[in-house]
Amino acid sequence: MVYGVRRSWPMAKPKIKTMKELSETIGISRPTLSRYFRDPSVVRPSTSKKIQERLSEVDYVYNFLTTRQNRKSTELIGVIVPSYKDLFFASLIESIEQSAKDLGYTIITQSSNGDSGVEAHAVRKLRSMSVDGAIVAPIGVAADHDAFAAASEDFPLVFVDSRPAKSMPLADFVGTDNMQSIGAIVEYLCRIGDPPVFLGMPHLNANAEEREHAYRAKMLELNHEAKAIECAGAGGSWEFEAVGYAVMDDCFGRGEFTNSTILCANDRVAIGAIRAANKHGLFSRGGGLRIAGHDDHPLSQYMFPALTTVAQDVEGIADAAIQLVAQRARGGRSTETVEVFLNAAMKPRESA
Amino acid sequence: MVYGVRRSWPMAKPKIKTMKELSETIGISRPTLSRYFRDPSVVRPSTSKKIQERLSEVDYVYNFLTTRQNRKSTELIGVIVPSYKDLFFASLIESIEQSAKDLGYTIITQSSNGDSGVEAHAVRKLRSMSVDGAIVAPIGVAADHDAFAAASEDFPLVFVDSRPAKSMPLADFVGTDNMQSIGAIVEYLCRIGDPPVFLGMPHLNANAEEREHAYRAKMLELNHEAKAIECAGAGGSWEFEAVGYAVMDDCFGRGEFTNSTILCANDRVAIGAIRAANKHGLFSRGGGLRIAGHDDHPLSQYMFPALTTVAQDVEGIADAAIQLVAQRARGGRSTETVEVFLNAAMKPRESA
DNA sequence: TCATAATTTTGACGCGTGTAAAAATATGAC
DNA sequence: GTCATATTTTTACACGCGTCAAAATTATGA
Repeated sequence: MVYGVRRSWPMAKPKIKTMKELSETIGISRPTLSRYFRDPSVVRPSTSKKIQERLSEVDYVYNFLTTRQNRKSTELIGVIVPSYKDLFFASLIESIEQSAKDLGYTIITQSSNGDSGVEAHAVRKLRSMSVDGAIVAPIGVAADHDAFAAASEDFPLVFVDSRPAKSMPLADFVGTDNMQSIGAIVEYLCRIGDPPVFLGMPHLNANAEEREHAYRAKMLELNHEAKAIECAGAGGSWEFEAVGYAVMDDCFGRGEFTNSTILCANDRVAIGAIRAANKHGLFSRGGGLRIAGHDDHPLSQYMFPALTTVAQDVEGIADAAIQLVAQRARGGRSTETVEVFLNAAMKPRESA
Repeated sequence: MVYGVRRSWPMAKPKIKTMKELSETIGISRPTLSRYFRDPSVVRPSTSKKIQERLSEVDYVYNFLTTRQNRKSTELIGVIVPSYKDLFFASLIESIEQSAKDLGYTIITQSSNGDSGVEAHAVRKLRSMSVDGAIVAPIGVAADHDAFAAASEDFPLVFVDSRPAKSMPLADFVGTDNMQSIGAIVEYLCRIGDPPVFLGMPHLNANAEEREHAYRAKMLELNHEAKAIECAGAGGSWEFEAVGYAVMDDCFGRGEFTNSTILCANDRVAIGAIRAANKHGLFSRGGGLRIAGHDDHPLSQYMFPALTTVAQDVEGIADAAIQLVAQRARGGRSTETVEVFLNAAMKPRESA
């Protein structure tokens, strides 16, 4: 430890703690000030100008907690993802935050850490914060239904990325159309080379099953035999790279699939698979091995070989989700739910 | 879009909105209930038991906003990072959230998006939320000093990862000892092979300069000539992989450094550099090229070759930072600042 | 059984802001 | 200069919970 001396920083502007105090130093009434903050256009231009001028001369920050307590709407939107340490979710959060800011919402993010107990706790916290709505990338299996059911009574719930379990309260959904995205890459792979085998992801959410199903459907359509690599042994880990690596290292070690085309359920699994392939020298040997992924993970283009994948429309998902919660939060709850499916775009690169 | 019918989910437990209502259905007074929530041990065991029982039969969530407004301490800690889409920061946030939860704090995360204006806005929002303290991974250059100065009057500020600009209000700091971490890897590299040249990161925060300085110091100590690869042309981008790739693709294209040992200022730059090397076939050719990084980025072990690096003690940093803010928030402000430096651990892998 | 300590209840006020209704004032057209 | 209208001020109450003092109740132990 190193010690230093704390310099005292003289405030340039006088600090004002409450709105009442501000209204006094500014020379207008507090309610007028309150109205100004909610919407500057509802006060007389001369008053607005006067407020702005004085405001720039002092250091006043509104009390977030109190304002939200009294408004009918808190303009708070909760976001729950299974993990921050997954660049897909990180990208999603960043896009959501951006879209939300444009609409004047503040985002409260929570990680469920891949655990249904933590997820339920996060949902509960959002309830306690009286959020106007929540966007949830669900764990999928073994979710705490009661927690979500209770929450859905309080505010609109929009699920993203993967669809909630059937037993969950029916809510809106925004995500990629797995049939389209997987269909596109299967078609691409078949067109360029051998039909692919499928390397799934741990069955932690609906995407695991949906993508495998989409793969099988497309293969059937193209008159090819579907084949999935067993990865059940990997259990329920969210460490997708490790799963992909372990499963394929095993296969390659036995000489299996070394010349195959492997379509992975997502890029993180593919990254692990590529690593395994490189360990076994399968790409440098010039064999027929091809590996493809799904999502367009930010680092997929830096893999070697650069990962061929399909890009989810992250911004589109984020934007649609925010629009949907905002609309639900404002315009009363409709009786029917909406499911928005966005298309993904092929990103042909080197790996397949 | 697909439409469905929203099922109504009957609540299993009756919903109770306010503490007053709860106290009535439970049969005790509201102040007692309030005391119970603050600390269950201050009420009589029989009362505590009674409350717990009834509580489990109803659906009551405390009002977060209101409780925080009235407590002297909000038990809220703000966290600001330059980006969510950087797994180092993502790991940091996850660790901070964990450590904070253990101490009963709620985390409010904000991304500054590598922009000083957004950063200042985030700081301001934390002020409006009356957080007990904030942990900030600063942008570094061009920060809004006034925003931080004002904030540091309101609550303790702890900087992490990289030290704030000299002109910033002096606050506590927790981070890796760059002299130690860079020293360790330089020594390792020299011991195993050629002395390294240094590939810096864009000069966006103090680490850029500090790590280069640490490199030069260690090289001097070991009697080797220091040499840094120019990467100024890359400008101020936070897309470190892209920077590393662009700079090294350029070099390798000119035949420079193709057999060198390259120490990168961080793993993300190294990932870009490795990609460039692979593009030019430098690793498969069996030459002397070695690349090393800094941070132990979660994906560094999946690179090909697996990236040799030094692991920052992310959990240690997170924990120390939380401890520090919590301590400052509780025990009044001391006049001296503290700087905590943690050691990093060598992660020798394949790339060097 | 009683004195004493511990706990709970009652009643009240405070936090900083939203918001509504009525009264007062300013604005702008004539 | 006058009047209709738009805006602001005043006054008041509300939000849900923290907190305090005094009174009432209950538990504890000799």
